[in-house]
Amino acid sequence: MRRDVFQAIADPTRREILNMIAHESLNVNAVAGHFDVSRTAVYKHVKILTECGLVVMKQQGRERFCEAKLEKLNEVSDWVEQYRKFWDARLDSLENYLSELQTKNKEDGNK
Amino acid sequence: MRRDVFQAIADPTRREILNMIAHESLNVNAVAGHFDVSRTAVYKHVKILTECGLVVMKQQGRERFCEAKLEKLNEVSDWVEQYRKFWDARLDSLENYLSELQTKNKEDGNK
DNA sequence: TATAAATGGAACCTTTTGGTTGCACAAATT
DNA sequence: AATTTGTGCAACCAAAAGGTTCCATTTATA
Repeated sequence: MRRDVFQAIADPTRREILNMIAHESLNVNAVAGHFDVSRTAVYKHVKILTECGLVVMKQQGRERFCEAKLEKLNEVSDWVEQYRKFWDARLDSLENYLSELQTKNKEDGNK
Repeated sequence: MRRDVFQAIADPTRREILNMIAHESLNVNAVAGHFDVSRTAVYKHVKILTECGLVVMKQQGRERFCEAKLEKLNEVSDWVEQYRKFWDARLDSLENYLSELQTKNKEDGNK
């Protein structure tokens, strides 16, 4: 059973769950209430999110609150950002700017 | 058949394929050569990547080159970045700085 | 104390996923 | 012309994913 962040966020329901609890923790029933599928189905999604560290459960009486650990998304962010240089226009112009600077410095050196 | 970028990058093999062709396009056999699984299995992964726009195929004689379209990762980046305010320490200190400024301005106003 | 509410999880089912082998076909080589 | 190379795809398979219903258990409440 592979449980990594990439696989966890692949499912749209799980992304929606994360969005719901991003601002405030909710108990399992509150989360399940927002979906058409059964509570058990939602519970399974929450479980997967906890297994990869994106969510932690906090017991409180008979309720269990789901708390988002969004810093785990760092893994995804890091992975994506390593490729930004291949497509981001802003980075392109930064590179152009830097290479222009280099050219200019060389010219200055030649003076 | 759901074919979105999130689902496409959920598989580690597909992420590795993207990494292989990020710098230079490779034909299907070249890509397949780097994996233990069959060429057909790799071809299927490439097909999924093309179906969500992360890769385009360019015919060249009898070969077909796989070219990465990494700007598609923008969707992932945008999704992740909307949550950064919940966990990024740098952003935290920026917020602290801004609220300090506010406090200071209020104090100045009271003088 | 009896009942309702909130949850975890077993058992089961269907669809999707990731893999295989084998074959067909076009392009390049001998 | 015959053969090798690169590829696409059908057919098939096992395992995983995503869903269901039903039941057990614990905690709150009438």
